[in-house]
Amino acid sequence: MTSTYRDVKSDILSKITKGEWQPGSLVPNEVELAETYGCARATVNRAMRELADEGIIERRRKAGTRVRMAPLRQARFDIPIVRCEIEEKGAEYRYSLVSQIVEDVPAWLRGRLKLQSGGRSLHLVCMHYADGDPYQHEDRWISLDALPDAETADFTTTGPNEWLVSTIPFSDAEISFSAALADKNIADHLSCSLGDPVFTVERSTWWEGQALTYVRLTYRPGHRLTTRY
Amino acid sequence: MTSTYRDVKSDILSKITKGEWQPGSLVPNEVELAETYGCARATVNRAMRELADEGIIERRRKAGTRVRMAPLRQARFDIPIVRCEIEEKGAEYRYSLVSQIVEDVPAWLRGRLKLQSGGRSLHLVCMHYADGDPYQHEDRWISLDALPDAETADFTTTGPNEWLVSTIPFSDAEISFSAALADKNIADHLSCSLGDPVFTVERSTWWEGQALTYVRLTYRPGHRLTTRY
DNA sequence: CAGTGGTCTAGACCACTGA
DNA sequence: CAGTGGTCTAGACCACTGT
Repeated sequence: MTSTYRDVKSDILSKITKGEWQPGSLVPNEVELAETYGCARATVNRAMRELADEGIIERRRKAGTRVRMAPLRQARFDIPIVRCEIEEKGAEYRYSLVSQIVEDVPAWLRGRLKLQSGGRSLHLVCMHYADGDPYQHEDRWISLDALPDAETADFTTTGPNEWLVSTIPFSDAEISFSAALADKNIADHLSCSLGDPVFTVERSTWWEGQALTYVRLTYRPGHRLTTRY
Repeated sequence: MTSTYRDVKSDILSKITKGEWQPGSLVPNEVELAETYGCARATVNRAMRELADEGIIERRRKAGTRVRMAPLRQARFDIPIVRCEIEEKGAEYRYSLVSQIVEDVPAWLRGRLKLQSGGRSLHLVCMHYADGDPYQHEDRWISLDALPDAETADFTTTGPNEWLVSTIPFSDAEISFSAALADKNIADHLSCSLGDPVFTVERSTWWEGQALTYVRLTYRPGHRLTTRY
């Protein structure tokens, strides 16, 4: 008789997936559902709130709750640290620093980071290997205005990602996925052919409105990013 | 004095981002926090639960709550319906059916859909245009064993995606992103060059354990999938 | 075993917003 | 204005798990 919020949630979900409650239709209000399931309104509320968060239903005060017309599909991806990503596959991780120079923030990057004026930046190129095979190429800029300590940090044995995570654990980021062609430089590093299609991830990071870092990660050909929802 | 769960959540979050509570450190328990903020334990609980869902903190009974060592970064992407995606950019959407044939499920697809035996399937190829320009190429298989109605449905004016969404609004799916090269066929349809890098999305869909459909979406060169977190 | 989070309750008041 | 969801409370019991 007494239902948990999980019971309520899964029962409602099944009513929807089985077509009993059609998209667009009005769902009973919380008080009615609480009576139906023999539980408190707060319990129903939690079930419904989670369904709303997941994009299954739409709720509006006074108007009530409806099953979404076009079910909003959303997928969640974990953004792993390369080392963990490789080690979880049971492979041995190896890191190498390719180059490290200080240079002014190039114009294209100012746009990406929404910077008005340029500034000094640390430009790093690194490689990440799985069982000795090239896995990911990392092309990173770190703003020295925002993170002056980066200039004296040691990136020869540990990647900038891990340094950044420990220095600035939480921040805002914009991430974007796209496909690109391997140029000569990338092909050499990833041991692939010129013109191979490569999956690239770009990430710009800010903290309290200040641009911290931009990175372009290029995976070896054939890489896939997969999730379920 | 009285705090809402949002107040509590953002205050705790700022304590973490500002470094006051270091990664790995133990956070006061719910009763203490409730006294600190002058609110009920349930209010603190909701704030903390949301932070845990977002991967900021880790909670375990008896052991207490800790700031995550390696902040779990996760990104959410909305999986749009092509038509909406294009219309939201302010462009005019146009759809066209390229081909439609019934054929046995090929072997490679059986693997993708975790099917033991083959079966009949409807194989559709479609194009989606934005302001008259090729935007996305859709290569879709629909299981006729699971969805016999698909055989008689009309896909000349409306894409299979919209038909599927209205027929089977909720389902389980696996989605994966990768980079590929445009072959002759794709290049012709997308008006791009042979060998251009293209962003591809593959999605397999099941309902109650039964394979429904597989689709491979190929975007015109230069497409990016972006989100913030 | 004891401490911590997980959940439920019954009731209350409030904030929106459709009619 | 009135109906609906949004949130808070004080208290309770339970479930897990480290010691």
